[in-house]
Amino acid sequence: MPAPPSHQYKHPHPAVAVDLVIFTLQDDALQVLLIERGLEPFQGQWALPGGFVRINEGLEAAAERELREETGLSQNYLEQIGAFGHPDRDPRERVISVAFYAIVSADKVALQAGSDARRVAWRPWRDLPALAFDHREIIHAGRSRLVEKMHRTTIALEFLPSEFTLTELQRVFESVQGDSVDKRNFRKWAESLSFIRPTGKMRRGGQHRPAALYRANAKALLPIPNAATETKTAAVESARKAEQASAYRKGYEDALAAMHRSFTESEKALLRSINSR
Amino acid sequence: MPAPPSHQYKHPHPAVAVDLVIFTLQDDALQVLLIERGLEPFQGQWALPGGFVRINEGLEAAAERELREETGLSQNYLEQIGAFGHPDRDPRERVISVAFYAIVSADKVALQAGSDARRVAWRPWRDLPALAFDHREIIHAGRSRLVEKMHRTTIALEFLPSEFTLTELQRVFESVQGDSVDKRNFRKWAESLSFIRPTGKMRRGGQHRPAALYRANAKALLPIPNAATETKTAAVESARKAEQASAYRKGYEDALAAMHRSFTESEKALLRSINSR
DNA sequence: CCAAAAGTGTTCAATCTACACCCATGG
DNA sequence: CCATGGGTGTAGATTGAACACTTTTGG
Repeated sequence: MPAPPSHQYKHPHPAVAVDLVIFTLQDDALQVLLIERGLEPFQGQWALPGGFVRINEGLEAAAERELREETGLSQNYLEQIGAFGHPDRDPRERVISVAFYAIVSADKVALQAGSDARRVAWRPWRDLPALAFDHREIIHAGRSRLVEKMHRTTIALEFLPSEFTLTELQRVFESVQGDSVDKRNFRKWAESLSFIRPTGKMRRGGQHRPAALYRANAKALLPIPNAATETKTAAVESARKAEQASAYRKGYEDALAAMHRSFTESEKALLRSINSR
Repeated sequence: MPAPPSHQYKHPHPAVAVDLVIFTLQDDALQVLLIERGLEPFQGQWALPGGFVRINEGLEAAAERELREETGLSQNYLEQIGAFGHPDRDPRERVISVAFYAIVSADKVALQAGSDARRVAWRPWRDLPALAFDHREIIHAGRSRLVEKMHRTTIALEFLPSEFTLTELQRVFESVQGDSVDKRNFRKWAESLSFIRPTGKMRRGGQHRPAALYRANAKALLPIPNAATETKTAAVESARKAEQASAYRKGYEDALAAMHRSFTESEKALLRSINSR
């Protein structure tokens, strides 16, 4: 039985969309950006922002486009959660959604309803309204990824401006994992990190002792990322710039995390002393 | 500017495929099932088994179908790696591939070329031939997931028959992570696991001391999985049975792993003493 | 008796956890 | 001067890594 010669695949194609779980930190709580749908199906219900993938657009590119349309931001942390494809998750037609999560800083975003949304709002992930489609499931999957990743990498810094205090960083951890951590232990751990350093500056404010400002210093670790490009030997040379930058960044973070894990305390101390020269 | 009323999304749809990274253990090495393509594009090159998703078929269902077609097996461990969607990863047309990895026992599979494959073969993941599409990248992503998951969950057991010796289990770890581990430390660790227990039976063979046989005992930990279903409160009630079973199983394993992590040594000892009654 | 794999304990270093008080500032 | 958040050290438990020899079997 000869195989059909159809390179032009003739079965009906499903639609492919991207959905975005956009996380931010507000009021010391992890919040998710939701839109109130202006159109059927699920009109009037809350949902994740998202949209269909254009026929010549990469998945990450589509996610970045949606993020930009929704928040006006680009150059943010963006990572794929996975594909969600139950046959009837969308009542219109078969839609397979590739979900991403992003991290943005709430104060940089001016929320504004778009053409397909009545309202846009941040909602704490612990207190979500009824959601359209399988979006609750997607948000939960996204948060699991986020929590896990936060312990292995530096993405916690994505929630903060470039200069931050240790207390602010601690708040990020507490808010994301929904649990409090010991201040002294946290600071000890933070000091052991090779990729954040005090700037020498202070943040004054409130009626209390001023706090030292820190800054991420990727520079000192730059030689490492090459190791992470090993996975990139693959075909697909024509990937979009943005996708490459994003992939590079992730590889970098992973390599950094791996490196960090594999260092002993004494090596870290050595590294720190080198960095601070 | 009113939004277009098009519920019938009119842009061209991409094709959606599933690709499978089927892992097995053979000759003490982690191997991947590859097929030699009988059709263009990439005719004559090695590639992952896979195929297009049918219009009313869930993603996991499609992956299971492909696994069954390729190996004759069902009821295997199957987990999504993610979506791969560079616009030109397939020269024919836009194809978005959702990749899964599966774990099978090599001796249960009778390799047999199908209609679209000239040959089928196991290939060690460290020594892959040139691969079609972005399949090398997919395999690497799959292995990373596998290695990480093996440390957090019980999937190592998926490579083994229901009764196994500790040395066999150790071989799984060594083969998958491509690195040797200390026998005594490994056995200490294995003993601390609450989900495997000696059966009292022995495996005799070879001219050496017989080895104690172990078996996974999920039973003792059954109350836990309910906690993991919390994520399932979502919509999408009509999911296929197989997908549900699979999701349940993953939730179970994750919960088990989380539980295991959070136990102290003394609690584990207590648990073991209870289990062995 | 020999080859081959099964089985077993201890020590040391690193890491994690718990825990309570003094410090600098603004009002 | 006082309220507020910033900042610090230590001891005990747990974990992870390194390391060598005895036991049981089949041939």
